[in-house]
Amino acid sequence: MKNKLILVEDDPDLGVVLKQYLEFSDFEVTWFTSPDALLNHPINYNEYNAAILDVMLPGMDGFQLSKELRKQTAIPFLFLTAKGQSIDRILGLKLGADDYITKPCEPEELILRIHNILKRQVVDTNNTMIRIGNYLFFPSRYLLQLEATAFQLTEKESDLLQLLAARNNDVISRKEILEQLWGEDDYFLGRSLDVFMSRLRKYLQHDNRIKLESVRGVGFRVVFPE
Amino acid sequence: MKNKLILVEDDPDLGVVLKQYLEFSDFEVTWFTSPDALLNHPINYNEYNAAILDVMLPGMDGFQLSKELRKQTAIPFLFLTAKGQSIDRILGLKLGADDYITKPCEPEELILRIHNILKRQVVDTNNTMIRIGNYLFFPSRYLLQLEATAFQLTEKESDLLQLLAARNNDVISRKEILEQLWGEDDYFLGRSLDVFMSRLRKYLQHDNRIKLESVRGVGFRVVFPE
DNA sequence: TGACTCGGTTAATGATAGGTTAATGGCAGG
DNA sequence: CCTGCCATTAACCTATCATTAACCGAGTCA
Repeated sequence: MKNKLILVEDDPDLGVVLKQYLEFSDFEVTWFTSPDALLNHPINYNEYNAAILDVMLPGMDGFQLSKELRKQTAIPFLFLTAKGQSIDRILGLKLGADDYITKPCEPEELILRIHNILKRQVVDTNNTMIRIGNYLFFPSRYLLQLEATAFQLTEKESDLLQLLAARNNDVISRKEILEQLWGEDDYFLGRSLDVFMSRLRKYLQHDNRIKLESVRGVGFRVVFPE
Repeated sequence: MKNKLILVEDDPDLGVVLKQYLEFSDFEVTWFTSPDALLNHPINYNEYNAAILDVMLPGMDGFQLSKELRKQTAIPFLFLTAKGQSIDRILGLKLGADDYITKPCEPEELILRIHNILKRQVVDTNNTMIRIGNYLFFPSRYLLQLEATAFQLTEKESDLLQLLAARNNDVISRKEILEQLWGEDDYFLGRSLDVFMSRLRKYLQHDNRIKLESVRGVGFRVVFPE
């Protein structure tokens, strides 16, 4: 399947060239000419693999735009900066898999960078972000965020939540959870798991669409809204 | 004091010529004939002012080498490329003060370039000042200032503070800090990092908005006011 | 309805990651 | 061969976390 890219570039000439070149290199490109065009367009970001953002854009610069997008997706960004533009702000960004490139740039270089960040994304489980209702969950940081407030989870809490999130809309057995998080002893393990479920429920109580129901004798039913 | 340079060049003839010419031009030169020779040699990179790296080298090319070195030092690099070699990769590098030159090159040209990157570096570092609450921080001078009083930081203290400052309002993992400041060996490093965090907290205790909280099992949460 | 089991919750406990201070040892400069 | 500086280590202390204990309510079957 082709990799899909978002391109935000206001210069029509450069936009055309980039789009054509990227498509020639077997990417599927959706091109927006302004931040607003992108933000006002209903789009499922998670279909895309990366976004290329020009730093100089009308209305809102590429960094602000990236912050907006970060609220909705964990895809990596590649910034286009003019030569001589300060890269301080980029270096200061919380760059996960992100990168930047100065323009004018060699097309080969651009393609190389894109392949790099795509590759990193697959390998790097760090910096991934999971949406759980109104919450954002960063497993590698043990961080669960609800708008302005952040909950610092412990390691086990985080591991458990990650496991549950992967089994959304499904019933997961106690046995499976115990195997995944506590090793495969089928040895009975106190009330530990229940204590952790209790804590997760407490964290997640602010979005009532989220449910961690128990299924007697089996395990738990996980219901997270999309 | 003489400026000190690292030279990595595998061609013995060219190496001799460059070294002599640079020394004639009042630089102090340490010459290595391969990337491994440099990497295996215990060396304090920060004593040096710049490194000249041939792009074509045995084992590892100059770009890979520069990435390795970047983990340990902020000195600028000057790349030697043969005429016709692609310069795309250089232009895309995240290198602020860096430059490249094609060989065969005029010695004057080389000296000129080196003086240029040294000058740039001085200007850059002189101008860099980071506000951290009521403090002013001059990374290049290892100087942390609070109104009338000044703290002379050590190099490692300064590097750590700089790294933390770049990650304001974020959680940074122990692993990442260790990789950035101690090289990416995953070898276990006593309580060193904690000792440095402790010292930074002590320096910064006079502005209670500044927080360096630990996040158990992960690393630290950095909260500096704007 | 009563006895039993399963799961929820809170508080207590022991283990361990992290904080802090002082000691150590390497190294540069004299 | 000193001396001073600095990163690292040692040793001790504190705070946090996973686990356990204890108690409760709710479901199940006779």
